[in-house]
Amino acid sequence: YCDPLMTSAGHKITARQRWTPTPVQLQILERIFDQGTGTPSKQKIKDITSELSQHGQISETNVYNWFQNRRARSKRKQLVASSNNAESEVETEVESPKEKKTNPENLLSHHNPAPRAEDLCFQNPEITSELHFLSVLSNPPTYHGDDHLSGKMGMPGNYGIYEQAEDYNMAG
Amino acid sequence: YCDPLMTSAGHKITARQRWTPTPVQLQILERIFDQGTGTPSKQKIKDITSELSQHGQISETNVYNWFQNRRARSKRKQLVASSNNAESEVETEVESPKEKKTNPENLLSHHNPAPRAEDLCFQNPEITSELHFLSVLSNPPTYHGDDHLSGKMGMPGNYGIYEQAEDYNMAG
DNA sequence: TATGTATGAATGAATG
DNA sequence: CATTCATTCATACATA
Repeated sequence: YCDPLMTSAGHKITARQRWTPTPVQLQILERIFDQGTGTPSKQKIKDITSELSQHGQISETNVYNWFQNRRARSKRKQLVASSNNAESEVETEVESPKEKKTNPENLLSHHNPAPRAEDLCFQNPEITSELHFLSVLSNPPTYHGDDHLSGKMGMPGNYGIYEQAEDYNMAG
Repeated sequence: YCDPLMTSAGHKITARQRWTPTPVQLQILERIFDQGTGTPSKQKIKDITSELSQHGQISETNVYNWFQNRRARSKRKQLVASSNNAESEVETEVESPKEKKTNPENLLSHHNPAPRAEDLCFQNPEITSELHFLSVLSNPPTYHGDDHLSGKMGMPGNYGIYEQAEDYNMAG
């Protein structure tokens, strides 16, 4: 593919058609998600969007969709290895989880693209500061439900390799 | 930086980066696909996975993804063909568009493929070198607080006014 | 080794 | 909220 930022030599580059969260935004979103508040209220969506806007283009819809998807896909632990290879040749060691986001600069804005995975592994000070505001957003809802769900992803940029696609649950 | 490969074990990185169906598995999958059963039910996925697991390593997720991709790409093929031809093109055999050019030598089941040096080198070094420039953090002055429900994000293409996921009005 | 292509996988958005 | 669609990214493999 071609680097979108690189082509911004002076003409309108073909911006991506869909929002792509920056690593920083992802950090914040994951943090909020991990707080178990489930789908944030509309007011929280606004707050989160406002905060995330400081790290790149984003809309409330993006935030809303993200939480919807995150929740739906966090149940990807239901089924995984129904069948195993008879040959134990391959080491069952954790698959080499290389940085999936090898192209963080694929942002559509001119703002700071993103810290590389290396930086994320060391908790950027910026990110740390962001975590403070999260506390404000995490007001205990009267209803807590069983949204639980802990972030399986852990550190961004360290997505498990063989992440299942969603759980593809179907009524059938 | 936290090298995933090293942290995993330091020497066991033989895991494949992605599933590659064996010719036998492909044959079965295509046969099922040709039956017209769009997205197989969850139970069907399990059944198929069970069957295919006899011909090599595979997971339900692999099967699910395969069908998703198969359908999506089959549809895309139709669109491309139609645009070049006439819109009256219904379909005839778009379900089996191409043939694999796999060598007969590879047709044999490779349940336990020997790890090659090339398999270990998946991270492109040039990408890493490109990441150095994004260390600079610049504050994004462009704030889009009003675009929330509009979800414009400055979309250039004819993506149209993609509507938000419902109104996401929640009793917050 | 470098490039092109096919395709598995990830995910934002849409639909029900 | 459950499921599917569409687009994109990354990689396996073929080719030069």
